[in-house]
Amino acid sequence: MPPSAPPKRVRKSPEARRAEIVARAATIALTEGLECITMRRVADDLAVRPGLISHYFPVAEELVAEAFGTAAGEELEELMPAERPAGSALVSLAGFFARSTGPRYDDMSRLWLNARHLSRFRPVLAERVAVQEAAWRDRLTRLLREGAAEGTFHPEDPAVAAIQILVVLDGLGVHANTDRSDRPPAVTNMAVITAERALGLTPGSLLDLVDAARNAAPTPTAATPTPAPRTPPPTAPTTARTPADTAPTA
Amino acid sequence: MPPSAPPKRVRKSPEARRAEIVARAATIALTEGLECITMRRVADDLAVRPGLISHYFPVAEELVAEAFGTAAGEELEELMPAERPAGSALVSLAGFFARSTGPRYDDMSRLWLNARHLSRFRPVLAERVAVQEAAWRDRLTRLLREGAAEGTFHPEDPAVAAIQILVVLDGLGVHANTDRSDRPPAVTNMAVITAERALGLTPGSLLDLVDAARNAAPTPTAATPTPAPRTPPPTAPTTARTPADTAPTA
DNA sequence: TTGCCTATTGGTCATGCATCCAATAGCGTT
DNA sequence: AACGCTATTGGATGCATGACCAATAGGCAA
Repeated sequence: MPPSAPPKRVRKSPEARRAEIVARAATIALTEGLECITMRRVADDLAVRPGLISHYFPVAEELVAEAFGTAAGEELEELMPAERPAGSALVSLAGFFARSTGPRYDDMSRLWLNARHLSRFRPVLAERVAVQEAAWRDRLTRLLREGAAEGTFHPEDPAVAAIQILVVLDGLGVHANTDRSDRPPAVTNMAVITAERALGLTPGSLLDLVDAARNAAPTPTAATPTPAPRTPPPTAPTTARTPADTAPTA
Repeated sequence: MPPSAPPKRVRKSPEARRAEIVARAATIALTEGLECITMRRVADDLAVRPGLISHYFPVAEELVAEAFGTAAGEELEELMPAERPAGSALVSLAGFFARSTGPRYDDMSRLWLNARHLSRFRPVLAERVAVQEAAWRDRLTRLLREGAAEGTFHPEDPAVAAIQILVVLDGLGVHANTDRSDRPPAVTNMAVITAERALGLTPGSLLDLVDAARNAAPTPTAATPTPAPRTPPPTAPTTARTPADTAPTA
């Protein structure tokens, strides 16, 4: 009997394999951070050799950007579905705020924080971040605009209102890695209150709906049972190496 | 003549050297990012051997935390001086907002973004971030409280108002690494407007003062002439190694 | 069934980093 | 002026990462 079982290789279609890789990377991004997306790490998770990953993503940064885009995109879909019942603007918005709370959303906050910082060093990621930012902004803007058409919202400018709401959400989200237990309600509910003001809703009306939605659905996808801590990484800089400066090779 | 000049060593007092190291690290943190604070990098900048740095900071993470604390502390002092003329609450607040804009403040936003993200992996840094966060919050709270005593501000709760203002500033700050050129005034001035609301000021009054302050002092410490780009670092994770697991050595 | 295309493997290489350590040389003290 | 303390040097180690490549084997097509 051979020392170690002769590793039998599974051969998948490029599309399937690529999708598998991106999906795995997206999960890592969401639960452990973009810095943890490494050729070796993804390969290990998929029980595959590192070389395979770099075969699909010759440049690591590309995979990171792809992972972020996928994760952020899927989260957007879950938080603010593109498809929604007609005349449901108010309820949809309340649902969005309800879902934008709790540990479930913390992962998302952490991811955005992560991506926005890393964008400083990774152009490709920065581009993806810009795209997702626009996507979130546009979808919220659309919701507000449709709500205005329905007669429930009365924003001066839907686009501006959307940005204001997102800015507040971002401001609250930056503390995802910090203690927020002693936050007063006037702070916790800032996003909702901002929305009420920007949309000309009677104070407290939206907040009531949000609270109701929160109690109705304790947590959509079940509370994250502690993602997968694994030993975290400090993150050491690596001057963006181009494939060339690793030695031209003979 | 010897190949390379026999490096003459300068011997400084531990306090002086340590201060020198921290100062340098703080500058790097502010201009290039916390990930760029590396034993080698700091040593190079100070024309000293890496070993010296690790002599003063056996664990790298400690230096990073120290650098952040110093940088953030000094910035706070510049943006919201502890000492200020009596009865100047309104003007002081306006000055704070005026200084909290433009490229000068972008470095600070980037640093906070950086620190908050890195806190996810570095406990020591996280602790420092919490301390600085409290410092900023407390100083702003004090300013608001004193302004209330002076009769110029009318906050329901100074502490809450302070947090709300900071949350908005944070929300605006997360885009420090992104394009913000197409931001409407209603967004750019969100922090000021939030302050006016939270402090019961007549709409636009504070904003006028801020604009005046902006024009008066184009930029405190002169516009940063493009920090020191140096080749940026992607940032590769390193499972936090304890000094022990590097091999006990015989 | 045979054969070819290519997905996948199994390493190699160079680089960057933190940590550790023995030897050296400033500089204040005696 | 000689001494001793310790700040500083000069390497050595070990680890992790991304990039690169020739050889192998999986499975669809002929």
